[in-house]
Amino acid sequence: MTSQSTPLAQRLSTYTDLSEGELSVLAAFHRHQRRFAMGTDLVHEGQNQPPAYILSKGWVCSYKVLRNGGRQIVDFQIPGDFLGLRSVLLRSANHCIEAVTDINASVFRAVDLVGTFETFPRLARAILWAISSDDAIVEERLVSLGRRDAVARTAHLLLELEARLQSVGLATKAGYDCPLSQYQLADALGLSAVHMNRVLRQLREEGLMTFRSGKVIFDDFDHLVHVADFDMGYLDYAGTKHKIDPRIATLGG
Amino acid sequence: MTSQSTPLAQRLSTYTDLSEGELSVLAAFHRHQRRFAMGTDLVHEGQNQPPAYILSKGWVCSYKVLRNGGRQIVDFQIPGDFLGLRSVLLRSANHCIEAVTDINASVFRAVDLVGTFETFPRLARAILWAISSDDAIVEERLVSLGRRDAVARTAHLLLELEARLQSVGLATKAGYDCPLSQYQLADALGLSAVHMNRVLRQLREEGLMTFRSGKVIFDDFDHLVHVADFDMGYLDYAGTKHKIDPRIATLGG
DNA sequence: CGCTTTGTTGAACGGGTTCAATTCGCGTGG
DNA sequence: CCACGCGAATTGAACCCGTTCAACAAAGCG
Repeated sequence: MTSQSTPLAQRLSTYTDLSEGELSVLAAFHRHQRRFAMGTDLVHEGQNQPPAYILSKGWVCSYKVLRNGGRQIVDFQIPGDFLGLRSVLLRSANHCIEAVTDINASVFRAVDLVGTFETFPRLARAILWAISSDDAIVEERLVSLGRRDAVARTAHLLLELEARLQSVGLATKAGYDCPLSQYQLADALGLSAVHMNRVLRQLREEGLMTFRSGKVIFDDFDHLVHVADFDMGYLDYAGTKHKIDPRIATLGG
Repeated sequence: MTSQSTPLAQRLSTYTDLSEGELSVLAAFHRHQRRFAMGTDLVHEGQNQPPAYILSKGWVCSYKVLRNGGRQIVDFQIPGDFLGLRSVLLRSANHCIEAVTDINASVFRAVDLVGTFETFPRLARAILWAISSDDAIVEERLVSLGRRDAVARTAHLLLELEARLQSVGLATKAGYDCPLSQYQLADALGLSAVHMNRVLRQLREEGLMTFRSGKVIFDDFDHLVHVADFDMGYLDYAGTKHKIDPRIATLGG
């Protein structure tokens, strides 16, 4: 297993090509692997000084619980995503993080991450880009909840996940494996589970996409993009990479 | 006018006490003041390499426009807030920024900001804290749009603004000056302007709060907090400040 | 196997939208 | 000083998207 193969390295490479040195620094952050079973809470709300992780396998969700009993999933995390990084700067965690599937995650100390920023400024830029991209995702979700109807909202989320998964090699325009239940999807989209079911049925019956038995299949990708009003610009996954230092050789295939 | 008096310095001081040196560094970022008239676009969506600002006077909003014509305001910014900082790391702006009132804002180069981080790690921490806090705000707004009804959502936003304004000396538990129109409020809360009006009337008639002629007045603060399910923990404005030992001052700690 | 979680469907209800009309506030020009 | 114009605020009524309640089927799992 080369350092190139970690999902985080793969994701960052959509932003800029990384050198051998940078890749090995990145690999070093994967030293302390931990496994968590499906349903485990990695971080609970209000927890002090929670640790940060890099997710390398499986899916995770961040959510908040309301007094009235409802819950809102803020975002799903997939391999290559950071977990709980924001909580490091605030004095306590402001949301829960739960494993959606069995997962592998690497604990790391934020101090160490910041420490490498001085020596590896290109890597720093790439990581800050990834973090900014995560923020853009939350922002776009907010737009969905505020101004898109249930069908567009659903299509938008599942298309976004396609783009994100594709950047770590886990999806194609045909579809991807999706471990989410309709309840979790509903909690992310601000819908009731009942209506979630009806929306998914509608998308299926209209020949747009199929969400069933752990798989998302796009039956008419382009039409779905139109229905969702999906413009992946906010993810900043443009084909053109940042060329920063031509002296550094890129890793060949 | 001492450096202490800039809204940003005031805001950061709720996190940690800053030294004279740190305060003057902060003041240096306010050198290039610009004025923008109400309604001006500081940044438009898709703009390349947009500048970053520190808002020192007036209100601003960040929003996205949808294909169907609707718009969603992601957040309002008040004195002491950063504008367009995220867009610096992504390759282009992913939302518009518009002046809600006439404003004063200071342009600065993100490079210079990062440059000071090495020499003033405590200041760096404070600024990263402020940025994280902004993210937490967007996240909590998302929760509102997903799982709170119109009344709670409205109360929650107006209470949040009270807390934020209070940290820069522009509000008390009695109320504050609020230049927002009902249309802008509606666009931030994912509601129609018509319903926004009815919700505000209800809040007024129930003796909870009054939104009228540019002022927000809290008629029953505690009850309103309960109705909104408002817990300001996510803002991390706890009364206790961080005392950071200067000897071990590092970013990640 | 039985039990629990997830998915599915029907019917009634309700919060919020939409359409439409009227009023208010206020700056501007006659 | 008043008339006008225009955006913001306000109110009514009909409609609809999504919720809620309720029941049952299907699928995993010990």
